[in-house]
Amino acid sequence: VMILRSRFLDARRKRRNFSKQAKEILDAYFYSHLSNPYPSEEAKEELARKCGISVSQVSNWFGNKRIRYKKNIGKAQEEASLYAAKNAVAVGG
Amino acid sequence: PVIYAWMKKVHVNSNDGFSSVESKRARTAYTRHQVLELEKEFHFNKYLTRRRRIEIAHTLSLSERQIKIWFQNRRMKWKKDHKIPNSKSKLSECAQG
DNA sequence: CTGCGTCGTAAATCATAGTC
DNA sequence: TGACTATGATTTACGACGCA
Repeated sequence: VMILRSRFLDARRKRRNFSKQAKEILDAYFYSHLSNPYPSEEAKEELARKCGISVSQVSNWFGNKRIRYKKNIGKAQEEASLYAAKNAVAVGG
Repeated sequence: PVIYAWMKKVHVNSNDGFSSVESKRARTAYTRHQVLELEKEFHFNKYLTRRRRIEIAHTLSLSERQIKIWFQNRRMKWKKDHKIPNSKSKLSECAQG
């Protein structure tokens, strides 16, 4: 109890999910670069601008996405990639 | 259903040494006390001398390597926390499209 | 060659948001 | 409302590469 620690200091308490549009942009990039989903610093800056989030948040998103994708190979991820890749072409193309 | 190289596991907790993965690296969560002491030291100075590092390692029952890496990570965090989020590109918002 | 520095990341975990 | 899941952020731990 006493050790309510500095938890209330953590910024993550105020976390908000990204907008649906931002997620679409990030997913589009991820699935269209599935062979190597590691955006350069420049690409991250552009994604950050388009999504209205910070470069750090873009890095966090890709880090989480890669790890969670790996943990889901053989499940819905592959299906999602096919679906999202088509959207990627339609949206970003 | 293609599996690219980046999708392969790099590290794993298992002791099983049959696969080509490294099979080491468990992320130990430092205790509240350890982190508190490390933070205090960091506040005092951002870089450690060899001597100080040894002292802290003994005091907190962590290896010198762990102390060294903790400070490296802490400095990176400090940088991140102290940079201005939107230093550039402010007026260019309307130039999108 | 040693050894610590930064940078980018993996993987686990935290803390909360969203869903049923 | 209370699990349970999704998701963004943070925390350990390295490898790669730079510099003295």
